[in-house]
Amino acid sequence: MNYQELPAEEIVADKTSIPDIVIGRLPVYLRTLKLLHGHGQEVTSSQELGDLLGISSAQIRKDLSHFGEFGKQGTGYDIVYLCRQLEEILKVDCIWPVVLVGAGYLGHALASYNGFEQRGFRIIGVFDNDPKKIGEDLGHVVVQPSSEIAEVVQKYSCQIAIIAAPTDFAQEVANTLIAAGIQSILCYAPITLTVPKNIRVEYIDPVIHFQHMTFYLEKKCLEE
Amino acid sequence: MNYQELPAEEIVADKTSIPDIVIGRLPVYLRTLKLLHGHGQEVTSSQELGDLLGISSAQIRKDLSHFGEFGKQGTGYDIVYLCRQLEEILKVDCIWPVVLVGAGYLGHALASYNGFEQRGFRIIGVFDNDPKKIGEDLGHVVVQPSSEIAEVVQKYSCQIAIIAAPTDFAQEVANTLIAAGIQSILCYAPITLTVPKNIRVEYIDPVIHFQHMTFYLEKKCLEE
DNA sequence: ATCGCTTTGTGCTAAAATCCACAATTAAAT
DNA sequence: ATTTAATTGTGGATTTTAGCACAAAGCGAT
Repeated sequence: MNYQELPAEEIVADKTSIPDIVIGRLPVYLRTLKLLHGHGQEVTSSQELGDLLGISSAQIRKDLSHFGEFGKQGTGYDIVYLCRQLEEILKVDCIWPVVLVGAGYLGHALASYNGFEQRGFRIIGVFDNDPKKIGEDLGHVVVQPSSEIAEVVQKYSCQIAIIAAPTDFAQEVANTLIAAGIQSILCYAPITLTVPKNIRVEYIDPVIHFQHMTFYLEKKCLEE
Repeated sequence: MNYQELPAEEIVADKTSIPDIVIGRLPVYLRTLKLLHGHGQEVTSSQELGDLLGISSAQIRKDLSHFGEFGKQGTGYDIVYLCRQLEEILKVDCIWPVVLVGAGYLGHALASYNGFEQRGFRIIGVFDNDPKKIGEDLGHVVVQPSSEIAEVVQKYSCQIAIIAAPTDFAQEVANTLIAAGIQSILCYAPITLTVPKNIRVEYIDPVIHFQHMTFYLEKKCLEE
């Protein structure tokens, strides 16, 4: 096949010209392509992908067209090739170091999850302030006191952090992380953080999803 | 103050006429209002709320205007009153039963989280297929075999489920849940589920967020 | 009372996102 | 060779979302 082999810098003309919402869908495409590849499939189409994801084929084609021409008319997309291209675009053709703050139940779950590595991430440090938790062994890493955050972040040039600390400490933890040089934060605490505008924060809060769902459900509650 | 006291049915003319993206922001407003209330604040403005959330005040006002007039010119919004209204709109002025499938690290973290109840949800059943996990005590609930799902769902008229099972079983679990009568699923497995179109599924996958972040970061990886 | 400041709710405008539909191209079948 | 069916990439229309800007209204100070 006559796929182009351009370096990522030439594929993307201008990062800021591509809608953020498009970038947000690329990881979903990548995840699904890898799943199909795991099933032994070699080629797919925007139609098939769209059906699997519940979105229109046109949207997938338009999204990809921001970065280049990856498909072939009449045939579709070579899955391995498209995966490689998406990994290059998203810069996940390597392993990014991530630090995790908070060694409660959630921190344990995240630290023991072994699905990060194959998708481009590795938790290289876990921090907590509770003396009882410090020194605890979480498989690949040992819980360290929060005072060590800056040192570890700088040693690994780490840019990504997870906050899995209690809500009351989340803002304080964010401040520490940002002071240490962290650029992007995934926050599990149910609070909107106040950060400088060059810092990216994303949130995971299951209750936000539940409360979105209940709007559309017939009310059948346990009690008042 | 002259706040109207209409029942929810009269506030919302037609559920389907309100953009879903608006509904998705209401839980964030509610979460932030409760935080302000916890700090002892009694009144806020769309300006203050927007600054805290990083969105425009006009958007907040427009969002709320779909449901009624909750503020007062010159003053802003009474926090307690607006919270009550949002809770009523989202139907979280009560406790919704939720079932959880998967008693691994993540399942444990979710089952032990004690922040659900005050926001309208309670995990009333945890299920797993691993015989070693069945019978395990997770604080408020005991792990049951997945064969019990339908019975528990029906007993509690439960409409919401969390999937925290391994990726390979997620679709099968979803099928079981839907057959049992579940209407909305929060899926932690990194896979897009195939479900009937009347079933709502939302996803939580931290790697999707990481891969979104890395697009904007300077590439500094650990290894190839 | 009146003034000055604040804030809401909303009509209208602007921007962004989605989708339609089709020429161009490929591959397989006849 | 020719036909048939499939699929891409994209111009442009449509729909959706966000934002501006202002009249109306509330509050406190004088």
